[in-house]
Amino acid sequence: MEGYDKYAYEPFAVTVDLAVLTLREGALHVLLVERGQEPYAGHWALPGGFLLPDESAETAARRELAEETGLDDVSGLHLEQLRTYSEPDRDPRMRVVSVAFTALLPEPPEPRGGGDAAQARWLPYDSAGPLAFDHDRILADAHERIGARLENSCVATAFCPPEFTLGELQQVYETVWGTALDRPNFRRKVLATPGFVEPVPGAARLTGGRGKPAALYRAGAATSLHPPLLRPSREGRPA
Amino acid sequence: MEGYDKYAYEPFAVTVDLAVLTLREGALHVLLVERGQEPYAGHWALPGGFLLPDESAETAARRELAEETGLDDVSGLHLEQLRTYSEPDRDPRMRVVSVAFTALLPEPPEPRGGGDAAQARWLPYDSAGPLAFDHDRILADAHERIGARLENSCVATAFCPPEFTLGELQQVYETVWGTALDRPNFRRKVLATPGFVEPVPGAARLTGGRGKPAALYRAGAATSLHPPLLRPSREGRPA
DNA sequence: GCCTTTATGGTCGTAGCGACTATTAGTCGG
DNA sequence: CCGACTAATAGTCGCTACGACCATAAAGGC
Repeated sequence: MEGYDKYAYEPFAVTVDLAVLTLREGALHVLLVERGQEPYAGHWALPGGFLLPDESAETAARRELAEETGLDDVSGLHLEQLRTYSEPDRDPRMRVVSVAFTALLPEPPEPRGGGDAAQARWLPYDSAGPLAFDHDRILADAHERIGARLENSCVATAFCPPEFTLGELQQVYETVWGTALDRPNFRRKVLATPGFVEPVPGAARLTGGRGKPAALYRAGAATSLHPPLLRPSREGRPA
Repeated sequence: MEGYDKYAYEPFAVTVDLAVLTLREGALHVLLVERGQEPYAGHWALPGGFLLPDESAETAARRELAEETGLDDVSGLHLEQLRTYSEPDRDPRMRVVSVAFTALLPEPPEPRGGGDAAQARWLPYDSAGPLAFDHDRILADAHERIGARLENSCVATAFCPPEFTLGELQQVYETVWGTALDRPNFRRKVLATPGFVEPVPGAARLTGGRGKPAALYRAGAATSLHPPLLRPSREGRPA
């Protein structure tokens, strides 16, 4: 913040990039847009756009999220700043500094190709890529961040509809982490955490039901998960 | 990254801000510079500066760190991106987007007032502030981040000299967290974590010694701490 | 010598979790 | 209606890790 007078400084273009994740049919999906122009014409990229003059990055990210998903109300959606990418050569045309965000959606709507994107689609996380620019790395960072967040926070409910079963909640963990969890143990842990979920009295999910109907829960007031729900140890996870 | 043609975009000034933390005499200290000009003339602020045209934010942060601390070799120092602050009114003069970093230093040198800062000093964390701009918030976020990092990673050694005692390492935790820890339990936990620290054979710290001399350790190769070393529970920590 | 200080070595009880078994309540296919 | 299958729920057992202690060792101060 110092040095206005002694240092020359160059203005930069500032954008936001969004890693919008959701679960579709038990698989992690990411919202991507197809680029219509060079560079990377025809490639898929993360949605995003420039900051407007009076916007913060968070505001811009929420605006872009609304534009790309076509949702009326994005105010309740989980949006979290990931990190900022500023390598000088990350955009071949010009110097662009991009603030990346992760967003979590339940029950994803079909994206309207609104905004400026030629086309917007949900693609399975595993078959997404290679993406334009450094978006492969941003997406990987987002995945890692969400995986870590599931351990310490209650954001898993952000992937679920307003009322959900513990089986659905467990599927969130299993899908993001890519590991299977023991159902009774998961249940015990979640119910033992005050404020993680609260039961919906007298409601049970019967739809599509093979097997015993599951009780319904709503997201609780808690945001942090203490003690954490650690994923099965892979030796030496990144710090 | 889309919309070069359809949207007008405004260039922004991009800076880095550094929350440089260290331990001096058992208290957490932060490196601050005194502003010589308006706005906030005479106030303390976090060191920082503008990105040069061909620099990434990480490169700029390391350069600023070297300038402000006067250290020859900042290559081994722990530097981590915190988050980006982009509120439109955070700088009254102009639109500035700032990428904040945290840096951890062992055995802090006396800062030379080098670079552009009128004066640079170590100030105790608790008596730092109010700072210029939104630096109070950045500093608080940095503190919270470091506190969380101590739980899951081995960065605590970044506060220590190359060779240190377990007592010194414990002091890092106690100072950053503001809580007392049981010494035998801390010792058991650290030594039970492979790669956290490794003993220096046949060396003991005698200097300044009241009491039994302590064995010396070096930082190990591990970066993550599994299972985590949780701080004494305060109910409802932020996610 | 004795007391203080700090490091180090240990015990004991318990909360939490992984692995596993059992029961319940539904659908499906005859 | 009956049995096979499926998924949810309930409970058990054992181990690990940790919190709260107590004990001993090795230094300095007096």
